[in-house]
Amino acid sequence: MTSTLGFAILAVLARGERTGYDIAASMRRPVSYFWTAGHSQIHAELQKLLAAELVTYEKEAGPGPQDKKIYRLTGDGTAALRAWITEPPRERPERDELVLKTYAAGLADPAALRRLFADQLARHEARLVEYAREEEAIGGPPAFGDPRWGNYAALRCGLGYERHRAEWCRWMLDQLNASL
Amino acid sequence: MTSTLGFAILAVLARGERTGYDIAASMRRPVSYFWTAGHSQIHAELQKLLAAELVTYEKEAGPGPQDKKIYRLTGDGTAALRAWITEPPRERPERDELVLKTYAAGLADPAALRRLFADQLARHEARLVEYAREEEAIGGPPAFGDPRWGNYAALRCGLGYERHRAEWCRWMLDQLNASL
DNA sequence: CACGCCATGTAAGGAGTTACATGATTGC
DNA sequence: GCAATCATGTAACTCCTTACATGGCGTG
Repeated sequence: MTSTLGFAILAVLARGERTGYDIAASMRRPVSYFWTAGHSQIHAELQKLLAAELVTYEKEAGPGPQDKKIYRLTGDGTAALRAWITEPPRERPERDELVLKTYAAGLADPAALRRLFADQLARHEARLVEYAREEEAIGGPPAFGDPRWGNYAALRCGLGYERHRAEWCRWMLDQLNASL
Repeated sequence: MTSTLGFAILAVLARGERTGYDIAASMRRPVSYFWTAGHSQIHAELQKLLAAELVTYEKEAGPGPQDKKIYRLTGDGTAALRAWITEPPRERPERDELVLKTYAAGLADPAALRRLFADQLARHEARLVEYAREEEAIGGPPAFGDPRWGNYAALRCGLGYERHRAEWCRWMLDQLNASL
C-alpha cells in the first residue's frame, strides 16, 4: 500500500541515513528532476513508512523546538524497495499544458505564440547546458554497482528529454515563421 | 481562476459543441495524449465553467434518466481561452516513476531490470508505429489556420517524445547487457 | 536586526481517481 | 441474456500544494 512517494523516500534513504529535511532538500528541483515533494508531504509520508516498519529513526538534539530525527531503512524497507524497482511502473496519464496550448494554438496571435515558444526553447537550452555540465562532472557512466550509476542513468534520460523538447520548440518556431 | 482542466475543456469545445460524454471520450487515451480526465471530473468542471459563464448548454432528450446537455463556448469563453493560450504554462514538477526506479536500480536484479526495460521499449515502439500511422493519415503539416494544425503539432511532440524514450530504453538495455 | 539555513510539524483546500447509481438502445 | 455505447451525476478517497507555526544559529 506504499505510495510512489513512499518509495521515492526509501530510494533516497537507500543512499544513506537522512533527516526529513535532508530528504526534502534532495527532492527539490533542479537537483533531482524525476520526483519532487514538499517537506510537509515528506514528514507525513515518513510517519506512514514508520508505521509500516519500513524505516526507523534515532533522535538527536535539533536546532529547533523539536528533536531532530535521523531516518534509516529497515530490512523490510530495503526488501520492499528492491521488489518495487522491477515491478512495471503504473502509467500516469500524460498532462502537458504546453501541448494543450498547442492543440488550441490556431485561435491565438502568432507573434505571441512565437514569444511563448522562444521562451520555452531558451529554458530547455539552459537546462541542457546545466545537465551537460553535470554529465561532464561524473565523466561517463560509472560501474553498475556504483550508486552514482543511478544518477547518471537518470541524467541521461533528462538530457534526452530536454533535447527532444528543444527540437520540438524549434520545429514550432519554424512553422510559425513560415505561416507569416 | 479557471483550472487547466477547465481550459482543456474549452479547447475541446472550441472545435465544436459537445456533450460532457463527448468531451470525456476525446480526452481519453490514446486519442489525445496531452491531457486526460475522467467523466466525473469533467461534469464537475463543466458546472464551474457554467457558473463563470464561459460555456452554455442546450437540453435535449437523452438516452438515460437525465436530459442530454450540449455545451458550447460563450464569447467570454472564447476570449478566456485565447488569452490563456499565449500565457506561459505553469511548470508542473516532473514525476517519473520509471526514472525513479532507475535511480535506485543498483539494488535490483539485473535480469529483472532487463525485462522491465525491454517491456517499456516495446510499448514505446508500438506507440511510435501508431503515431506514425496517424501522421501519415494527416499527410504533412496542415495550414496554420486549419484546426488540424493543432492536432498535427501535438502529434509531432508525441512522436519526438516516444523516440527519445525508446532511445533511452535501448541505452539502458545496452548498459545492463554490458554489466553481465 | 533581518534574512537564510536547519528542523519539525499541522491545517485547509484543490486536483485527480475510483466506485456507486440510473437507464435506454444496439449488437453478439 | 450480456456487454458495450450513450449519457448524466454523487461520494469517498488519495495525492499534492500552500500557508501557518515554532525557534536556534550564523552571516551580512
